[in-house]
Amino acid sequence: MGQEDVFKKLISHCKEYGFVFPSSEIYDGLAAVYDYGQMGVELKNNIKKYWWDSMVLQHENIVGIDSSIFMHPTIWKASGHVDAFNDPLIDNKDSKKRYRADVMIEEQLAKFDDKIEKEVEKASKKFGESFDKALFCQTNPRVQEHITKREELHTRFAKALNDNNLQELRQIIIDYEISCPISGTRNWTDVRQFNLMFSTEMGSTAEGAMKVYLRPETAQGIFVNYLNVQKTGRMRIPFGIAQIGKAFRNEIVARQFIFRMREFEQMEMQFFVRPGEELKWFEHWKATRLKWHKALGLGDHKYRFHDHDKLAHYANAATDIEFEMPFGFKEVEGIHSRTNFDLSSHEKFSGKRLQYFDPELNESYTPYVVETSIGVDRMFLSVISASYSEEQIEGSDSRVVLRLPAALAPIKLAILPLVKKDELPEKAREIMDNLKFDFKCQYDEKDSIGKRYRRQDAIGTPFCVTIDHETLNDNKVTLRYRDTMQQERIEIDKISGIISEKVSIKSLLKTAVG
RNA sequence: GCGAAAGUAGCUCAGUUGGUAGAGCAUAACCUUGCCAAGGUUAGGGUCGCGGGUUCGAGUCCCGUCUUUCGCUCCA
Repeated sequence: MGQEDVFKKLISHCKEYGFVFPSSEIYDGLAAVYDYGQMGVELKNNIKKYWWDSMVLQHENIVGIDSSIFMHPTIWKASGHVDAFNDPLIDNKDSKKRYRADVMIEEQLAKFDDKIEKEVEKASKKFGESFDKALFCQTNPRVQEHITKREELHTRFAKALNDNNLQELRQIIIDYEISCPISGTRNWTDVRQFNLMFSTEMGSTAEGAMKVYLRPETAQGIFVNYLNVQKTGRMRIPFGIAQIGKAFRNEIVARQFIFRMREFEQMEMQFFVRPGEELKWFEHWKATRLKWHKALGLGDHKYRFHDHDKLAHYANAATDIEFEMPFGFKEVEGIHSRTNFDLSSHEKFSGKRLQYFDPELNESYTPYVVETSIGVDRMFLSVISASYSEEQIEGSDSRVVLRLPAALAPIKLAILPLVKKDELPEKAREIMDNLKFDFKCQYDEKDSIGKRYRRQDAIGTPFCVTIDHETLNDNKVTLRYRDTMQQERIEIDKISGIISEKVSIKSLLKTAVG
């Protein structure tokens, strides 16, 4: 079976068993937006709890916040999103390839540099040691011509960018006869701008309305609150602030089920450190985060780091934790050493001092930040895709089972009377009423016992207990394990203790955090 | 946004040269069995993605449109 088929089956399974539904389905859906169903929300909440507890519960120096989705619009200027989330794009009509218009022009500029460099090399060989590069460039007519042309282009390009003049960008590409590397033609579309931030208006009257953005990341809510938290929480560097929340990006192409959605949820932790110590902490969090992932037991070989060669404007080190999805290794979490870019930028734009006085060093500084940022939905997809399996059982029988880590499973325990008579349902209900304070249980009396086991397998319930006629005499039930399908006889009084231990996030955390 | 494929019941699909929509599984009720699905009887559920056109008549032919999947592209 191909990867594509597995992925399709997984999507069907998610729909069929109430994990993920396409949004607004009765209206034909809404592109790249999905809703979590009755099972999905439980799994998602459990993932969030596992993350939150690993950060906030396990670290004395990490606290949480919950900041708003709406923020002051200047925040997005300070963060760089207003500028950098606006790419001018142009398509070649023949090859159907899309390029960034500004990047193509920059390459054209570089070509002039290459020409100049060639002239210099040639002359250098000719004149040997007596060669004076500066003098040569000033006097050689060919070099002078290249320099002038380069300058012309640069001026024009800078002006077009500054004026946000898309037509002029296109004209430059045409005038300089820039062609598509694939098709070799110069058959270009218009240059179009894609704004990746959603915006809306705040204020109910049209004239008084202010344009505000839906946050494209949760991190800025942490940065603008960092001093509030530090002061009111008496935090001392190094310390972290964690947050879980929705973010929104108007992706040009949103694809691959819940992997890239327009509305998604992030779990971010910003760790504030002394300048100069950021790379040490970067390494620390890299290791810590990978351990957190591996503790789920989905398979160590499914993870790898992808270090960034090309760094974003704010970062001095960056890596992704990638997971092997049904469609290949894909980024699930990003770990970035963001330097003091964000805080300094907010100092500039807000005019407020965001420094920390370090009592040990007896000096003030703007802290450096190491970020861990994970997509909840991507985590969800990685967990459910790694857990999904179709198995052959002895004979021609097969089952679909979600081997979810017990701590993440939506339903922890199914309570099943062997038959729907002889007081067994009553006994089962009695057991259920006691256990439902401890963890999520599901009662089922419909169909044969085997069928009910399969139903629980399909939603990833790790344990079932079955009440039979003997139960009424000996107060024991059959405990059935999802993964091995093995059974054992246990006392009713012990169910709570045994299952609680097996499904608790605590045991996961002990592996993940130590 | 471009290209390709697809859209019929909750899921997977069938539906002949155009003639008033089917199956399996699932769901619900009852009977039967009783520790690993697929026993019997019955029931509910679809204006065939949406809109228009051709036709006496469209799930089927034509046009448009929306959505999904894959590839390209993009990805702080």
